[in-house]
Amino acid sequence: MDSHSIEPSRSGGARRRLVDAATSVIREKGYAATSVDELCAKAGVTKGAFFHHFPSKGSLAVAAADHWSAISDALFAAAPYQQLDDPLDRVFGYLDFRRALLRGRVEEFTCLVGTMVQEVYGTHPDIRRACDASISGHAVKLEADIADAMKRYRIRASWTPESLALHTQAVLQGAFILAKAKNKAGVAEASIDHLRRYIELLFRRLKTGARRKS
Amino acid sequence: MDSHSIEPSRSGGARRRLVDAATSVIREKGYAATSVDELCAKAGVTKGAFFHHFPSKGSLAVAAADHWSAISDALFAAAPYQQLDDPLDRVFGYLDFRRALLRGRVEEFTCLVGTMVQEVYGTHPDIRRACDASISGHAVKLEADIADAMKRYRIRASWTPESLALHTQAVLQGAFILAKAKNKAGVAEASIDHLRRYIELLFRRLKTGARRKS
DNA sequence: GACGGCATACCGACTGGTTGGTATGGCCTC
DNA sequence: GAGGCCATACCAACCAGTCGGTATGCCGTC
Repeated sequence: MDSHSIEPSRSGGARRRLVDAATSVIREKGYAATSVDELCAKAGVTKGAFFHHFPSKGSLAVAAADHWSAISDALFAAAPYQQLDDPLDRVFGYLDFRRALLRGRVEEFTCLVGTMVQEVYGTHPDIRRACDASISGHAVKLEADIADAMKRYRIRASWTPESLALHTQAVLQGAFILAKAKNKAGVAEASIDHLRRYIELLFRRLKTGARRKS
Repeated sequence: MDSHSIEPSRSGGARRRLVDAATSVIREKGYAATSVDELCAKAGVTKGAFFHHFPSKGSLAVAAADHWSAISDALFAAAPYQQLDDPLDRVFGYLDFRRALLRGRVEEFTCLVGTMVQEVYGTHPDIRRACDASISGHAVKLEADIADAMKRYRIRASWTPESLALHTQAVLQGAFILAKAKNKAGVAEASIDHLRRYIELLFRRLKTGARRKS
């Protein structure tokens, strides 16, 4: 039997579809403004199925944040820049990769966990933790490359690899906020450019000629 | 009688109290999770009074964003660093001032409009506009100092004063997100330190000795 | 200064609809 | 026949917003 067929509306995968629906709808409207009914409709699932898989709306948010971590990990682990030998090149590769992701509508490139944590940090501690884990876990991989690059280029500094890695996440999250406020991606690109320039300066890698057309 | 007050609010000042309540509650829980009833209770006002002063919940949010712009303008206009002669010193003064504001609980130093715009950018265009105006208007004053500093120190660059001013706002907003995720202000301070270092490098003002104890 | 006319400020019960969550039962597979 | 998976029906609480009404202050007229 075609039991492996990926039927969009029946059997299996209700949980997965709910997580996917949450990921997209929450990025558009935020957590509080997203209703369980709406998620069920978008996932093609009834309310009974929802509460069969998740004990509460908040637990779906936690699952969505965890799933977000997983797909992010996979996306960046598979990115071409990971093949570069020089750890500093991987750091720049990361930034260029993130810049290239700023395509399409705003809600398509913004961050689920950054959006959620703003609303729920004070009211839903479990969601806050999941969002923190997602952001911090993502930064840890970058931190490793930064630390290696500091060793390789013998950079002695008052700042730590961890703080710089977290700073990149702050710039990205802030860039998303500005993109939402202005409803266009341009400001986010400019902010990433500034961040790249900062790291070039830290590692004394600034080319005098214009690197980028911008 | 001091009837010459320019503000339209009269007598009891229910309107003012509602705006204040919105400013604090929305920063804690976000826009969607804040109910009209809760705002009325916090302001010590009935629902009738609410809808007497505001036609909708969203219009209060717009008023709160506008008020936020006004008190921000006043706060930074009165800050001591504004007295400095050197525009570059004023830029650094701004950053140090913002860093010093990171005191108390997270919901006390985070930004109302940055919090709101994340949730409503796609659903409430009028609120989005008010938030954009607040952020962009704030950045404009910083932009002027940056532009003056570039002239004074004859900095020729591929970046514009506007993009750097907006970048500082992105860093601040992102720092708030990380502070919320980690539930502590430390990360935000570290990010502002990185931003300060970036601008020092751009203006070739980096002191070799440790400037700050951190 | 008493008066009517009118605007502003506010009250709180009420409404229609939505919310997150529950209770129960049926269907399919093992 | 037991258990995973889901559908239907339903609920109490809560939501934003409405509406008829009151209390008070201003202002020009006489």
